Amino acid sequence: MKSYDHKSIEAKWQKQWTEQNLFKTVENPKNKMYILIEFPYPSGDLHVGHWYAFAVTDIFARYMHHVGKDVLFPIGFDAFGLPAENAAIKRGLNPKTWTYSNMAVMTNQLKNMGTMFDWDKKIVTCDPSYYKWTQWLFLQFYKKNLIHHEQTHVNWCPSCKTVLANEQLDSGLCERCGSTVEQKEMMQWNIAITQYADKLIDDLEQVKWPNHIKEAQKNWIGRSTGAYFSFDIQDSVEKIKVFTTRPDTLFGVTYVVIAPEHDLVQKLRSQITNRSEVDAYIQKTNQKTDLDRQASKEKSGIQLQGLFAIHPATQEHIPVFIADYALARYGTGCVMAVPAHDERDFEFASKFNLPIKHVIRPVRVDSTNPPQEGKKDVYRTNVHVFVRNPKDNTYLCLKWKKFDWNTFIIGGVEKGEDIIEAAKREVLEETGYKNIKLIQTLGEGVEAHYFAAHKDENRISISLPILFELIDEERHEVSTEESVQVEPYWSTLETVKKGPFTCSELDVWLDRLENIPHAMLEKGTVFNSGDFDGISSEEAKFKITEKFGEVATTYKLQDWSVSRQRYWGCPIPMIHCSSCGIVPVPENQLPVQLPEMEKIEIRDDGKSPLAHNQEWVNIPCPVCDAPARRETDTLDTFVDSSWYYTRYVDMLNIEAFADKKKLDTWMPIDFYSGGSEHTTRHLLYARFVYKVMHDLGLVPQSEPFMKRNNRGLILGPDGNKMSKSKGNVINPDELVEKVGADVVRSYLAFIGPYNEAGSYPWDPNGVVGIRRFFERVCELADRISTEDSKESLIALNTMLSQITYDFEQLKLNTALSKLMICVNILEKSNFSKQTFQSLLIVLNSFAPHIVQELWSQTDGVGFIHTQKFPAADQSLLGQQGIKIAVQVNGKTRTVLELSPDASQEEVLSLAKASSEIIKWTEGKTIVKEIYVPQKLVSLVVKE
RNA sequence: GCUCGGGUGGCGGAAUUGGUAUACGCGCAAGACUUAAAAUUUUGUCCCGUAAGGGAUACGGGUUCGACCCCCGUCCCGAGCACCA
Repeated sequence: MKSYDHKSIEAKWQKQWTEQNLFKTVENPKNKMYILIEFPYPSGDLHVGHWYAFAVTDIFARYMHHVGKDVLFPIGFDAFGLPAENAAIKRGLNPKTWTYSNMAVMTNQLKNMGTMFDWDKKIVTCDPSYYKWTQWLFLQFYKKNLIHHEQTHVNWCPSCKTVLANEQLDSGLCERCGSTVEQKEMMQWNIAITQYADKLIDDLEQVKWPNHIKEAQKNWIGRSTGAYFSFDIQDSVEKIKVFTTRPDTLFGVTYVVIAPEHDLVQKLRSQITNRSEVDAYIQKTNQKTDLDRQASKEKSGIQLQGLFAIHPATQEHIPVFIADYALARYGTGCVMAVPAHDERDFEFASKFNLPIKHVIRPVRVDSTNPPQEGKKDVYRTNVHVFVRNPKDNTYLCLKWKKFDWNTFIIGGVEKGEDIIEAAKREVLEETGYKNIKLIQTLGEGVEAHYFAAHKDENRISISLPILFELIDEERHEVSTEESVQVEPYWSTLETVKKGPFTCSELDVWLDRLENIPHAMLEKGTVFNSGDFDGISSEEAKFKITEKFGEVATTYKLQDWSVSRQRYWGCPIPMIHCSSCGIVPVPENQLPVQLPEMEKIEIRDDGKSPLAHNQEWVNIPCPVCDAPARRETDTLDTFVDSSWYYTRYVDMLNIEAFADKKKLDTWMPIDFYSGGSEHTTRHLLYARFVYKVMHDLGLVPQSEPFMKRNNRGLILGPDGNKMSKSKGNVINPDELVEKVGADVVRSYLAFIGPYNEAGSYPWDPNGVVGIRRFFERVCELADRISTEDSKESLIALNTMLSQITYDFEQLKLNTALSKLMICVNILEKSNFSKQTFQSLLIVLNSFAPHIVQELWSQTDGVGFIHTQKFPAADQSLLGQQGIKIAVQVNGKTRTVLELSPDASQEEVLSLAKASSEIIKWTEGKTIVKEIYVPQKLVSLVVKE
């Protein structure tokens, strides 16, 4: 081949593929594989990200085709949405005109990539033949009582002038325009995705997805289990119902918090004596956006004077507060506050001087000396005494001569003895220091569990920490009995930390000595809790809930708000009649067509432009024939894209969204590739919608996507995200012009593993490297001979035997590197046409144009696309010699080349006889010989 | 803070899952071709050492004949969630 003229080659073959309809989907597949790539938004221009998405997935699809799968690899456009509407308004165009002209441009660009999309299956969500079924599905959901029209607290973007779903916020800002989002009450259409929250979590087990995607969805849904408790209110019929994940801390509740916007506050209004202050606080919080609330985590709130809640277990009367750290939308909107064991409650209680009641004690098990099963438990109370020397900030420690232990001053509390007295006594007895001053007790006790060998019993000791300060060095003489056993010394906490130190509670003590007081969040043993004292947190959770509350589960996920107050979206097929109320559009009147409008104007009234199109809005009620109005909000575009993959299998159907048989044939999707930005929205919505469709008997499974992959991000050459302002944007059209689509496709596959969502900087030199590779492949075509050398055959077959693994794992970077290794060897050897053409078939997935050209030039018949993936000749590989590494004491000293059928004895004796090995074993004894078949020999020698 | 990933040359990354660490590509260096440059090509390229050899997969320990891989601790980076009771 004279020169690699990518331009003419690519144009020539793309034309022939289209003319011959080469990529037509098999209608009755025997071995189906549905490969899906998220369909693009018709923004008008393909960037490198699109190439990474479509071209690299295409490499995978082409591979699957070559290995004999009947591949469905469709494409379409997610064509409704705000950007089109905004762009059209700006240019004085109709969104439809703008969208369709963009689609024409992008279709061309997509074809220039050399993708094997079946364009006959194209779908476009803004086409009435598509959105008829979006509307039909909406009605099915409505019938199933999963859609509600209700007053809703919404996120309102003042710049886009529409409502946003929680999923469309980016840390409190509009993800699209970055405006601060306002909170509003509006009538909205909501879809009850929360009813499927459990299934959306639990069914993740059925799918082969990367763990991080599953975890992200679980985090987003945010399931937590715990309990509801009801607090009666003194002199009221109302109750305060709280949700908690820590029912074991119920006895630690010292006050109750209600969210300021909670209905209950208004119901209790008449009883509140400080109404004006309370109103002022509520007003202040209403003005705060979510962002403000997040920005300042400083606790605020106000007590509802005149009200007391009654603790369900102790009957104590406790104060009630409103505070904005309680969120109305989560749980019950009310919190039982346990300052001792919750950080936020601790902060709030500290600020408002509220009591802090500890009910959970930390537990430490002595790992070197753990309790033994079957031995009796003996309870002890100990003091742990910390004596600080203020001069050098050291602490008094003991060295135990007999046991080689280091401890603080520890001792038992004798009957009738005050713990302070006990502490002073122990210090005097063990160290002789007379004059120490009590600073404070250091919080509640810690439980230590260990085995006391000398008594053959398990000890459960409650250690009480007390801090003293040394007044002067005056010492009493220590009794010989004590001084034989222990020796006192002074040590800094730093030294203690480094150890060795014999104290299983040490981490707790250090925390209390060094840090400011905070809530104790650990689980442990319950105390101060009436009948429940002494049991574990886990047990108490269950028992306290059983006695005083009820088991409960809550979710962070909220219902999906789908109303959008904009024009360019799927009309919601609902009618408002003043006598019949809400009436669904009869199914035989679908689709509700979006009217052509000359002028699209976004007003400040919070309504869709459709609301001002009187001709369209006003219609007779389908039930009573009285004048009625159409719903004028349109659907969130995520509704359009939540079911599109089912339409591909039967996109021409006018009787149904898809034929049941075709769904049975093609669903579920075997592989779905897309962007990580869709993890908690599109991907969650689509799973939800498919589940409902399954429950409606419309689709064969309850999970649509068996395998999912989030592709990574291509960064600019400087390692930053590509952006016009940084001037680091790579224009794919220019690249294709310069090096060809085949090279761009292959380079993107080579840049890093496609099965991980990493981010890879674009390396302009790297592209050149791939170009060089294909030029070398072209040169090989001129060097074909009649015979294969042994090296060539081995190179080809090694590659063939290994590369299927890489393709299947989407490790296209290593797949391509294996092809490079093969080419490097063929360049230095003789090879036949058959060998070369086998190589071409494998390469075809990456670079379909140049490979087709080389196929034709070497007398290949027809399209290489129809060729089967060549099988590796295993017998040839089996004949190769094997390399066995020989290690002595774990270090490789030589490598033996042997025949593959050498026995273990032969290998071992050859290894031991090798001169390289004798060097290391001479004069020593071989104490162990390890043989790993086909791989290595490991000898262990001793002097 | 919680959850999940990750840390290997100058760079992107390999190591098929406990068995020869650094494949492949880029970059770099030297040579060839050229009047010259580019392109192409050959050779080299983890560190120390003339060599024998030794040391390296963020850091510190451990298990093992053998650890990038498993366990414990520390540090750093990325992603998701976050006043979620």
